[in-house]
Amino acid sequence: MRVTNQRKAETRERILEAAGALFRTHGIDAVGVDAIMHGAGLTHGGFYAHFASKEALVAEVSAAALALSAARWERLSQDSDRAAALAGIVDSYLDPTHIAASESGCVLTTLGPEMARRASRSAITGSIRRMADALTRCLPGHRRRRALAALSTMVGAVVLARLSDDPELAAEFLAAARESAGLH
Amino acid sequence: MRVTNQRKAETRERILEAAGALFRTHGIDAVGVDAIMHGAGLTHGGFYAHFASKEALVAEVSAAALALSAARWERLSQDSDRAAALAGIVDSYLDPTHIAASESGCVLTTLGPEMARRASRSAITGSIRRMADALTRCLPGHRRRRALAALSTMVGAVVLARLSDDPELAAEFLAAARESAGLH
DNA sequence: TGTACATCAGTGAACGCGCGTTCACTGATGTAC
DNA sequence: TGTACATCAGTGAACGCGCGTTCACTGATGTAC
Repeated sequence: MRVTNQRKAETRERILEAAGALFRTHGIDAVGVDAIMHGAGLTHGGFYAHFASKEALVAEVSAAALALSAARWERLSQDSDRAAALAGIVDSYLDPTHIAASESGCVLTTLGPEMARRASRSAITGSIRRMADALTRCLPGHRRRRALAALSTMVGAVVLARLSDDPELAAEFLAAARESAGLH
Repeated sequence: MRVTNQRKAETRERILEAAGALFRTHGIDAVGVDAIMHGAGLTHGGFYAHFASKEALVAEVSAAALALSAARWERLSQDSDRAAALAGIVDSYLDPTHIAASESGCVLTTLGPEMARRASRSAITGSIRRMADALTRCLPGHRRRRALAALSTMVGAVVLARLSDDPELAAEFLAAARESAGLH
């Protein structure tokens, strides 16, 4: 079953994606190597041809997922219309679709506290900075303080909306955050 | 070793407290019944005299911990000086001490996403409502929308501060949230 | 172009280990007389 | 008040199970000639 480097890289990518979705849905400790490899269409033994350990995968998958979010925010923040750029970031983040789709949701909201407990937060901090910078660019006057507050509000609102048993309360959190982060 | 009802209730309380601290520090799935009982000064076998299962304990401990936070916020919100009441809630929540002391930190920030994945969110939703109501009472004009936004900001800022490798960035998140939640 | 060999991604059985839970047992204390 | 018995919180060995990791093996494909 010898395979080109490119194909190996593709497999590796599939493992990262499967792990990302499963971790976000069930939590890191609740997902085994077996389930991840099955999600990538493989058997568990092959895992160690790609990663040194489950913990190494955890570090890579959370860093990669957050870097993707950061890149998306940077792209959106480039819009010459600042209000539109801000709305693009804020509205998609606070969309009910984002709340429901935990498997592809922002890892700050799905795995934030879990990642805070583990080592290797440096890559994560870097992506948080990039997201904060992107938001700052979208705000009138480029006020960094406001951007940090807005990022906090968005993350908190998504966490609280997912915790709310009552869909109406969940919607209220999202609307309140949209107002608070988008306005001013 | 027969013991009075009161003593049994005290032991039960000790188990709940030990579990609360351990869950917040290491995550729910990373802490075993063995470790919890050891934390309460007992051996693991006795656990099932108090709880039907680990999952039953998880539901109870998260509900109890959050109810305690809600009660505290309600007490603070009773202050006749509204600005002082608001500062009392916001400043203690966003204090660096709270960030560092995960073991006794607000469960919204330490276990939020983990609790969102599990059943029995109804007790949690109730406590979130109580916290939102307490905050609303402290805001000029009792603006509920602002209170929901402020709660979101506080939760998000604590999560982001704990994720930040750089203490300066962490402090910036807390300061930005303090400004955003306290002002207006 | 065709043949022989080397490579190594992926398979699946096996490992030691710690988990959640069960259970026979204990002994300090409550209750009955 | 003193004695005999019942209760049951807590102990610690044992259980089946799934975890992360290892390893001998496979076979499709790359490379050398």
